[in-house]
Amino acid sequence: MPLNRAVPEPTIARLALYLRSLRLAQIEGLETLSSADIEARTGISSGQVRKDLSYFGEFGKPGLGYAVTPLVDRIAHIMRLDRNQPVMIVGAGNLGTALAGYTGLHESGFQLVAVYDNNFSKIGRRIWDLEILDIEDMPAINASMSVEIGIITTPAPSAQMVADQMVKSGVRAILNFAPTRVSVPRDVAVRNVDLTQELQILCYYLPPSATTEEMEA
Amino acid sequence: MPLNRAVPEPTIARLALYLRSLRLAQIEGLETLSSADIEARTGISSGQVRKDLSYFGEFGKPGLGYAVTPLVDRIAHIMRLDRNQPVMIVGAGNLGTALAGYTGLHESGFQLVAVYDNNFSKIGRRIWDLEILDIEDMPAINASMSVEIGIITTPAPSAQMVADQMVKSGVRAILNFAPTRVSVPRDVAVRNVDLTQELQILCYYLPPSATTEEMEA
DNA sequence: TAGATTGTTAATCGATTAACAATC
DNA sequence: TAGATTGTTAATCGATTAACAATC
Repeated sequence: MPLNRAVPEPTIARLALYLRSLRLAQIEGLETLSSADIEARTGISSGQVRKDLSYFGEFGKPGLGYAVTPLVDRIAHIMRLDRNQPVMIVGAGNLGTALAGYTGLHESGFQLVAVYDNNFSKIGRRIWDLEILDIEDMPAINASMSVEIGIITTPAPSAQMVADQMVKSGVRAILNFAPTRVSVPRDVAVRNVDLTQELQILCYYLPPSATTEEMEA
Repeated sequence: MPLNRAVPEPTIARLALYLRSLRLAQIEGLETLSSADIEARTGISSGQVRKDLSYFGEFGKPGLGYAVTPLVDRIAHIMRLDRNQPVMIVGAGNLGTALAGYTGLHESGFQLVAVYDNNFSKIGRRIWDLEILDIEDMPAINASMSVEIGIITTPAPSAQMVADQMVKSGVRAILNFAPTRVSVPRDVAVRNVDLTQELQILCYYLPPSATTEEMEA
């Protein structure tokens, strides 16, 4: 009877890492892995591994470790990755088109089933094998498609409008690539991926150059 | 004499957010903003704003708030965003090509100056206005270019090799889009952006569907 | 059984929040 | 001056790490 309440978010992020790593181990034919083995493969400490897994039950055997295949299945089930998840992309620009063609999506259990845009010169054209749909039609189309995961790849000024349209259409989880925060109801999950923010953070950690030293002096 | 030691990483990430938000305020013609105003614009609490800024000095005036333009300049300087930062992309596939065409890069103070690949059918071709270079030539080419920031947009199996080549060529900060961790010397900064991990995390937070309830029962 | 490794508790660490004296 | 808001200290919160009894 696992008490799912209050699982730390970093634990969920690491669960995804364990899953990827364990699937590689599965391919290598390994049947059992100790938390120390998982540490060696992921860089996450064995104690952390055990703590993370313990939020969801007792999956290991003292003295032996974890049976790989059952553990993969358990994590996949916990994360709802044991079924094919349909996904929509809104914004058929460079990034949206690139993501639509990304094979990793399918390999990770996601299936892109719709691409939307608001630009009439794009609507009706095809991206890979999908027709670009009119964002205005999303509520009607999604009534039958029931896609719950949406990816925003529009410019920042459109992002809020797109998020609103998604929520209206039944989307419950949003991955936002637009460099702006979007407001959604509390029961809709949002994660932001902000490329320029990441680059800016990296800049800060760049070692001081000779030029910089000069400037500070 | 700011004690830069031990500035929390989340503070640096928020600094980038403040910067973006303050620049918008600048465009709106606002001259002064209190930490409460910044909270209203970013969603980050006023106390957190003041604490974050206090790591780097005293920029505000009690009773008044912060003068926008000087604050923008200070944050930009702290984050080394007061100069144009050259960037390289390695991996001229869908994602690399999309990023190369992303106008936000330039708008945020970055300039893409080189694109590398290891595929002979791509090397020599052009992406936007840049010729795709042979990854083998990176150390020689970068000796004169001195690019310190690299973006990896290759498939996972190539990522480590690319990171090694980058380090060898003088890159000091890496943004890794490949779904795998890369090992680099301690003095090289790495940030990972993992699209499928983000989607998987979102899956976990999806509200339980009728179907799921059934399955659990 | 003896050795290995789990699951969990308690200690530590670090970041966020609350609160307020200093001060513009 | 009175009102507003800073910079900072102390309290709180939450996550990670260390350690070990339970157990395969």
